Amino acid sequence: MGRQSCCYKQKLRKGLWSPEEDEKLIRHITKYGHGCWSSVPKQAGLERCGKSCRLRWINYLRPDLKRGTFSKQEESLIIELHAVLGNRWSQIASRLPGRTDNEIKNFWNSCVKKKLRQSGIDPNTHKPLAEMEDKTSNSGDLKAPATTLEKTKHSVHKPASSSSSSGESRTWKNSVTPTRGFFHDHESSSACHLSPLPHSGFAPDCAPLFEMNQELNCSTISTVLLSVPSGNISALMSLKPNIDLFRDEIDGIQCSSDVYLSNSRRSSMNTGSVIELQSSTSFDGGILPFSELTPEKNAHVQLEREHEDLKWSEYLQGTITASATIQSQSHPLQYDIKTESQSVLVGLGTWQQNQQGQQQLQSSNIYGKDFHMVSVGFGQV
DNA sequence: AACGGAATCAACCGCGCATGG
DNA sequence: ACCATGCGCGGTTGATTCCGT
Repeated sequence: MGRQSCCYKQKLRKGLWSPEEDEKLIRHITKYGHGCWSSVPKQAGLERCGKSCRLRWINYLRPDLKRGTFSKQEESLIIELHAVLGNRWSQIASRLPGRTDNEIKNFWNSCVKKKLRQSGIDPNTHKPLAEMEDKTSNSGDLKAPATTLEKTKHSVHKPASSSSSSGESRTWKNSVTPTRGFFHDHESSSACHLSPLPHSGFAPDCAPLFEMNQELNCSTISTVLLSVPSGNISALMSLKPNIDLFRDEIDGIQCSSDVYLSNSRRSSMNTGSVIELQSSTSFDGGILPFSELTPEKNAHVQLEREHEDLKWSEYLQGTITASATIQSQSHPLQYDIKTESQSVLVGLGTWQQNQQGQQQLQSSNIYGKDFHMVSVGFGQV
């Protein structure tokens, strides 16, 4: 017997939110903050459950949401993070400022999964599909990537742990898709997780800290993944705390930054060592080619949707100070939509900056609880 | 133009965890 | 220790939109 939903109990409204409801919620949270979500609907005059209000705020009404299509950098980062974190959408979202777990989850399920499959990569394991088939047919150890792969230095493959491989270093490129390779030897992505590092000074979309849970055999993860959007390093590192090895791999993909590891941290779980990657990096190689995965269709449509969002903002803010823009990048099919949260809502700029600053300090709780800042930044709605 | 399947995305559901009484 | 409550997460659903025929 499952629990009945809170909405059922209280005969509350369900389904899509009306603009009036949105306005009520925004007005309330702007003024008082959300405090206890269960009391929000009552105080805000909404016939919704607190859970529904929370979801609506987090996934849609929050002023620091980016919205719009995912950039290639974001897409790459999602893929990389998913390779390590698995379906821990909230953790992935915490490294993508302005994106929600729901948004990322939808994006993954509707788009990325398919692209990966088309590229011959299993979206669950991030291994080549052919390899997975071999594995299921042989039910043996993973020996080598599929034959369509060839060596390259654009992707970095760190030797697997002593327990799972000979330790021979391999790098691979998928010759079918001109892609960064992101092939892993890890058996269980859920065994290892990135954890937020509130005091590292890293931007929240970086991946500065790994926890290696040796009890969970996390050391089988063996891939270094690098995707460095404009000045950030998001290096998903192999977990063997071997500085020289790591340096080699970094060099292999032309990362010129100072990167060093320390084992000084201990995870709060107290079950394994923690590798801290510190960097003042710039990665002049930019993001590795992923051209077949470019979300090229619907750019125009998405832009129009963006404008619809802006109209909604206008409704809330009373004015629009800028419009969505497309920044064409080096690749003709790449585009990056500047959204309201980045360029439009001037009043929210401060709020966002504060939020981003907070994220660096408290990336595990990116929304925070104190919405007085909302009041300041959101202005008089 | 109409239809149907695919894709997208907002929202719901149920579960586990944390916390407080 | 137990229970009630609230929160957050991941999985899933269903409505809407898109797109090909």
